[in-house]
Amino acid sequence: MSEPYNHKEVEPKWQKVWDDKKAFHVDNDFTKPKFYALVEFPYPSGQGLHVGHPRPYTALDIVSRKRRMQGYNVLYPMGWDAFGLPTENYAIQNHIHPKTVTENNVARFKAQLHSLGYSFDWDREINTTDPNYYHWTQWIFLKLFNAGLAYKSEMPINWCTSCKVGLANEEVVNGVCERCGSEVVRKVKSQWMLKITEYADKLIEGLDTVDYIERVKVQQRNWIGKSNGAEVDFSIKDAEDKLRIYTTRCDTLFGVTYMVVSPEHPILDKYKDRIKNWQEVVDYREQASKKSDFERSELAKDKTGVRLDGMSAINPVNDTEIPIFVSDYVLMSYGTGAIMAVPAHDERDWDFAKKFDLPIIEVVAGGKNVQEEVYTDVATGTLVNSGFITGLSVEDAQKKMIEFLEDKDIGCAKTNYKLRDWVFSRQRYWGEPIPIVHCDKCGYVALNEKDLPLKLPEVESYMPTDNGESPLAAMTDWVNTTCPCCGGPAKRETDTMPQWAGSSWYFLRYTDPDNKEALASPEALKYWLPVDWYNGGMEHTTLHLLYSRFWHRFLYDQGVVPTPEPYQKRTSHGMILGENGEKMSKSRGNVVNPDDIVNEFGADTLRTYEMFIGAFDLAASWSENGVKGCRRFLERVWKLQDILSDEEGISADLETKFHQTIKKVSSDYENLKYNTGIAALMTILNDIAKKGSITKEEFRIFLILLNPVAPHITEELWSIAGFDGYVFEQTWPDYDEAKTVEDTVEIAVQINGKLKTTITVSKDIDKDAAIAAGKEALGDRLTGNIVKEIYVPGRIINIVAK
RNA sequence: GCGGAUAUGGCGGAAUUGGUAGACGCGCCAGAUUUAGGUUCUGGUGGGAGACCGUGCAGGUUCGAUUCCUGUUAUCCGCACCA
Repeated sequence: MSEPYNHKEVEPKWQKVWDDKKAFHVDNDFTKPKFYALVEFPYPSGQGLHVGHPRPYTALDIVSRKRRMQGYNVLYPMGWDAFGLPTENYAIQNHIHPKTVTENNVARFKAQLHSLGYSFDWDREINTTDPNYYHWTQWIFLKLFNAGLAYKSEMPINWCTSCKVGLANEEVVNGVCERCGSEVVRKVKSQWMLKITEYADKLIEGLDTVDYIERVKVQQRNWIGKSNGAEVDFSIKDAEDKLRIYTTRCDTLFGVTYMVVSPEHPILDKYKDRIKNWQEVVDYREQASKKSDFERSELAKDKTGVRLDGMSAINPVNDTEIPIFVSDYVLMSYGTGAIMAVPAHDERDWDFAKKFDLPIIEVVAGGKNVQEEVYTDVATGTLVNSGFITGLSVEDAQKKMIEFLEDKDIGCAKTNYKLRDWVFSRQRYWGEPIPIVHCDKCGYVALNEKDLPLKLPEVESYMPTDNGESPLAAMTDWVNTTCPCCGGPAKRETDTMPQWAGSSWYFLRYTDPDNKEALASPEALKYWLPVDWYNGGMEHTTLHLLYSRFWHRFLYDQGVVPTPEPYQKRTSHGMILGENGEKMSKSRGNVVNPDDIVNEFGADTLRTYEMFIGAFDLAASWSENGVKGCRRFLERVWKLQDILSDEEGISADLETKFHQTIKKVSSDYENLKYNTGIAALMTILNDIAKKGSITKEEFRIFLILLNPVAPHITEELWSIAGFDGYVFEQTWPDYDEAKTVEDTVEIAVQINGKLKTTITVSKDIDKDAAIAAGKEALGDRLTGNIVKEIYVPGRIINIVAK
């Protein structure tokens, strides 16, 4: 009889063997077929690894281990996205340097990942806070700057009152800071910006060339928010200026009954002498600016606004005079900050018109009475009351209207995006310094490449400041420098980069992590790119994933990388929830610590459980009983050593089963169906146990198939069985399609589509014989006239009788 | 409000060119082993006495629907006055 299965001995033993033998070290051997598997590198927080981390890591570890056994040169790397606020905040509170905090956290994370037996190539470990790494983050920034894609702009930013830092639009959720939940206010500051908007079209088009799960593509497209429409100039009565608007419905121009400008629109101040109710406008503006973005959208239903007394506009298509309003339902940040209002065919305009008792003119027929209900369907409507476009479809009317506008020089076709430029400055210490100096003579000047990396200086205090300056601003020795251009006195930029900077290109560095001359050699990039399979959280779809695609596409345009898209395939894992079905959190008291599971049940059990828990892309609740079930499965595997026979080959009665299992497991591991792959292994284990013995070949195949999921126990059993070498260096088994089919099949016999009985027949039986056998099995249950007989080979016989 | 997804036993979940619903695991029941509990092993386990009924709900197409179509409800995620 075997010794009891003791994971505490087995697991460290094999982890050491893999380390000593450098089992998962990967060379840039350009002669072999490559496979680049990537998981999002973690932020090494003070809490240590969460049970959510192993889900994606194990999934791609399975694929990587399998692909290695299939002869691929597999790159499966790991590193640390280590700049960021929590580390800095912890450092401030505990008076420890953020660098030390990072080192401690990384050490803990690394030990935890190591204890899970992942096949990462630790020789390629990277850390975004290492100057040898951020050297190239800064280098990419210089490239962006030199290409005119990084610029400084005075603009209102999202200022987190608690973190004391500016946030990108993507980091503000419901008007509060995504990270700490504190209120976000607007603050005008000079910020570094990246022109991601210039890449909006390329980022949309690129989606057609990659294999991402659909919801990721949809979310990215929506976030970029491309819309095609037109800009139209409306004259202001008795004035030189035109009021330019953006619309996607230029076909409805004849239905315009008023206009609206945003409270921040410059036309207001310019014409304040003409606006008789100026004080009312000022009050409204005051009120609107006090509302946070959150309140503004909360109150979306209830429209407010002020009519500009003394100003009006002229509709260019029919010369009608129309009033102008100011209202906060129009945003300065989209389009031109002014709109033409067509209450009959726009919901917001309709609400507003009802509230202010404005005329509603139907110009697209097809709806109900527009006085009572807005009509917005563009697919079926026909233009009415619309002069030269009356009778046309919406689509044709738009085309004709744009021709008309361009011809008369009062408007033109125009594409707009919801995507905004990326606010790239952070007023923090723990980030990459921006390699720019400001010189009074030369303006903003890039550092020379040879002066990179620009290292973070040691500072006394990294406390954020209330005035919005970075802590670096207090370091006068560091700030005062000379201009690389004219040699005169200059000041360094004191803002640092956001956390997204280092993670926007890290997958490039893994291909050649120690390169001193470039971010990676062209040969390494050519060989390894694109990443074949990238898995990460849905929460990064509009942040990290979009940003890194932007940087990559830019580097492609610069000739630095060989592919336009960085990731060929993108998948996403579901969250692991607490036992009660809620998100794990300290306050809910439902947190599971992976260390405890590894300690009590073992890494192989944790890995198996997290893969067996359910569909990979859906959220799943933790279940202690489920963990125990997986442990029980591995113990049953452990006992296979007791029934191992001396026979070679696969026994006749299990041959079909083995071919089926190899087929199923091989495809399930590649298709995110780890749960059913493991279920197939459980099934064949049950068959073997029932039979009471296992041949050597059967044992080998079983261990290889299970190895990617449970690498430690399978190596141990391989060794106990006295097989040559190690599991990780074996060849993945093949199956014979012909042998996956049983000689006999059980087929269902139905009357009128309802199951009555089943019969077992040869797989090669012909239709007539099958139906005859079916009728016989039915016996006198078959009554009435037979109308139709249906036979689906190997599946079903259906007798239709009346 | 818009966009996306999900809905199957007591529980997690299987099953799609439409073809035996409930694989696999958990839990539960019975038996064996054990002084006993636990472990382990064996058998059973959607409901119903049964004809039959069962995949959120109501219809439809079909010989046959968890799967396709129409409508509807609930939950989750993302976006949210984007003109």
